[in-house]
Amino acid sequence: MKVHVAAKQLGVTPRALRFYEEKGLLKPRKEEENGYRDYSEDNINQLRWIIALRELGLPVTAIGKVLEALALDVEQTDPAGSDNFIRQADEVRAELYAEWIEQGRRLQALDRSIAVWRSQQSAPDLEAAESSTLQLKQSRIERMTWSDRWHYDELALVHGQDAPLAALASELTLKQYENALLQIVEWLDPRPQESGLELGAGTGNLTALLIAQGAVVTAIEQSQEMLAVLRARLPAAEPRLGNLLTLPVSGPSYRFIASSFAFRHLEPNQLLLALIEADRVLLPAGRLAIADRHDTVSPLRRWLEEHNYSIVTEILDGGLMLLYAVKP
Amino acid sequence: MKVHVAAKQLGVTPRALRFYEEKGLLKPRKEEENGYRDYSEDNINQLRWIIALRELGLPVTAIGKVLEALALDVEQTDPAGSDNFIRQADEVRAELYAEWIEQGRRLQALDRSIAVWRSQQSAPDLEAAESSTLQLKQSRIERMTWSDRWHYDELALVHGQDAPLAALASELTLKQYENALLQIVEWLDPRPQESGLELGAGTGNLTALLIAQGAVVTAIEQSQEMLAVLRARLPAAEPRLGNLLTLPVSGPSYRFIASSFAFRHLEPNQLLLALIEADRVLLPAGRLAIADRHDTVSPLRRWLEEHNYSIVTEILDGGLMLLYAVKP
DNA sequence: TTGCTCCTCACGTCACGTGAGGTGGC
DNA sequence: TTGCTCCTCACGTCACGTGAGGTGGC
Repeated sequence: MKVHVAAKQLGVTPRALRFYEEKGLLKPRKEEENGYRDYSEDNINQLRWIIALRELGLPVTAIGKVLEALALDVEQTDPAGSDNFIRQADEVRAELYAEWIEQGRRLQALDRSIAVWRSQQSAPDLEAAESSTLQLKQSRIERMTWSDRWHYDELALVHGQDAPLAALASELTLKQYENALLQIVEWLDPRPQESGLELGAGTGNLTALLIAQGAVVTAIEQSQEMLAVLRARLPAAEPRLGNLLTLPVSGPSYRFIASSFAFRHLEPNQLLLALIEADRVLLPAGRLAIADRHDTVSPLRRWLEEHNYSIVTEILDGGLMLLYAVKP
Repeated sequence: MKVHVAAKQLGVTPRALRFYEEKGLLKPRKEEENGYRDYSEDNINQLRWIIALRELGLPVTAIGKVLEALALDVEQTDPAGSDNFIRQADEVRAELYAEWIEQGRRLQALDRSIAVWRSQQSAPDLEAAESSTLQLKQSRIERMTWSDRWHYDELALVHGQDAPLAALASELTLKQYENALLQIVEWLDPRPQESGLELGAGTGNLTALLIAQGAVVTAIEQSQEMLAVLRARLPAAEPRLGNLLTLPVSGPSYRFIASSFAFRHLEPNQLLLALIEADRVLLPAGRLAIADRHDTVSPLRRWLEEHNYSIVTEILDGGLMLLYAVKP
């Protein structure tokens, strides 16, 4: 198929097809005599993928990686079903969400500034803008310093499903760990079909308990390897790669949020940002339950109080605290 | 002040300062002998504005317009307070929100696709992506054809506060019009401090009634001139320029949504998109009240039923219908 | 020869980052 | 002469759109 015909059929311009080729996403045969491109059926299929993924917002380089992964999955025909494609897609999604959330924060800052300017009789105030951008800048810095400092990818590869426990072994007994998870579930008491979010789901130990109650759980986890374990173990969960400071989730959409032993990994400054992120995606009247070290959970109370959450805390065995809060 | 000193103080690079100059946003004095830039205090102030607005996400050309408007406002020292600056800012906000919402829709489509791919044992399905992008494309087209076909800007300039009524005069009596607004307020029964959104607020006739009940109302209106009337008349309202297919609002955040005589301006295809947009920003258990011609309101019922809204309709005088619905 | 399809440069977009190459004053 | 600050090009980024100028087959 010649380039104009192919382009028309695919709903794009010939230039776009040449561009994808230039970027190495496909290599159509060229006629020897005149150098005309001739697109095979495989080429067309590849192009359909490229164009669909572009419309979903993926950058071209990301599309390259995703489609390479797809080719790998197809080749291997691994009976267990290799998940290279899903992993790559998940990774891109996390990045796209991060940008989108950033832009959302900027827009909210703009809203605040405009509200101030409107309420002023005098000439619009420069400081209104500068003070809201200052917050933006501060929190952007905290977010950019996020990294897998805890080597959870390695842990997951070595310990599989028990990785979280392995990481906590020096501090907690199995009994203390399990008790904390059960307490969270008891407090949240999810109803069937209720939509919930888990932050730092790890290999899905808490996720499994929540799903057992009939909840529909989206599980956020920043380690690909941990998430792979969870994905294989709990097909009913919706796993998403992401970190606690930029949740790959749009708008308030969850009735409850659960988290166990994830917040401890955050630095003091990040702790509050993670809480604000959780608040962003929690519906009004939504429930929040966090179990972790006493000294990491405790500082969260103040912000929640200031934002009119109803709060209950419980001291658990092993220096742990359970924080349960309901959004107004 | 020399360029490096200025840049350091402002927290940007010298290149950025030269770039803003190249774009015509400021003209610092240059030393005759060597051409070195010398930034005055006014220049620095201008740059602070530019940089703050950039961090709020405005493109440089938009910043140019906004700051020109600001200069105009300051010069005139109009005792009534000229609102060129606010208008421009509002316009940019509407554009930025439109893009952000678009991107949000793309991300949701990506989420859906990934969910499908994950649930498939076989190789990921191309059609999953293509079907969700198709929806995206369809609705993008409808949204791009939005325009002020109804010349409301002119109407507002001529009729001021009574513009909506003037537009409806051939169809409705004053009594019928007022009755419809009162019915909306009665059904919604907003409580003090409750946050609500009005779609197509016009000059604020309904807005005023809602605010009188103590509600905190964000008023969306696509005509700058109508909005200017509303802004002057109801300082307690939060006016935002925007159209019904891309509401300049982030996430679900309103307890109720009201609209009177705005949906009639939409084409059949757009009607549903506007309803979906309203749904996007309405909180669970939120209330929706729409009064308009029977034949424009009636088709909305089906979608609301499908999405488990509880619905009440009432036939009003003058061929009008009031639709009242509560989100699950 | 004309009209059509294809080809390969190559510039423009957006907001700068990053050199390259050069100048004036200490 | 060296080191410092400033200057003006000019290329690269991202995903193409839009010509410009040229070629092969009917």
